[in-house]
Amino acid sequence: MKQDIFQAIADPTRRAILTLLAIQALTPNVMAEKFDMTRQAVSKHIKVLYECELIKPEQTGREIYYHFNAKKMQEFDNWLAQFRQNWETQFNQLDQLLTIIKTKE
Amino acid sequence: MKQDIFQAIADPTRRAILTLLAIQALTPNVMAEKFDMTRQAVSKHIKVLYECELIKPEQTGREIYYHFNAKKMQEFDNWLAQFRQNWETQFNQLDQLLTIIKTKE
DNA sequence: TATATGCGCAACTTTTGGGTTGCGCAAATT
DNA sequence: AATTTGCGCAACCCAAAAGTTGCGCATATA
Repeated sequence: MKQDIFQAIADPTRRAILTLLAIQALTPNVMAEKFDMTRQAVSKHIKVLYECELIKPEQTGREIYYHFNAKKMQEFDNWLAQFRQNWETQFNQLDQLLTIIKTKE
Repeated sequence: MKQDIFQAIADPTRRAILTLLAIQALTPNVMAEKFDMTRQAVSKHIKVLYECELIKPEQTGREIYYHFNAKKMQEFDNWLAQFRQNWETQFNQLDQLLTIIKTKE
């Protein structure tokens, strides 16, 4: 089943995993230690993150180190782009308001 | 129940609502027409979006126009900031790789 | 070779969440 | 005043998802 990144980052545990992996690659067992959770539960989160390509595995022996995939995270950034116009507009309006107030002084 | 913005945008319908409202304020009935959905279903989505302050109501008579709150949307941008470092690093590494390849020519 | 360890997968339970219908209330219309 | 319209809230149904336990398999270690 193909996952989508919006649903992937909706879960707080998965966001925490991403934050950890952004610093360094970790194995499922280590992640499970960090959160108070069974390895299998973490494994499910990993599956979601992997299927939408937010992380990628690197097998070394019987251990699997999962790496953060920054490139994929940019998709989220792209989605946000459609709203940047809006908040910049709001700021411009605020600037205008401040200018008006200043002019009145 | 206080909602969180990550869960709010996890739903595709809510993302579509936000995209619409970013262009212009709309009433629940109008939104329900846009999607093939009852007004009550839309109303539930509105509740989620309202509770995490991604939209704000403007009552005029018996109609309620919901506005997009760009300011709140910036919280995503702030969250993303922790990963920007990562993808810039990846780009730098790509640059280095390209430089190495170029040098070999 | 026997045993430990690290992992993913499957089955199951419980919680969450998106959809519906059916209200009641307030504002507009007649 | 009676009716229509726009809305939110509550109860309910069903699907999805997050957690658990219990496997089986592959890789280390004794």
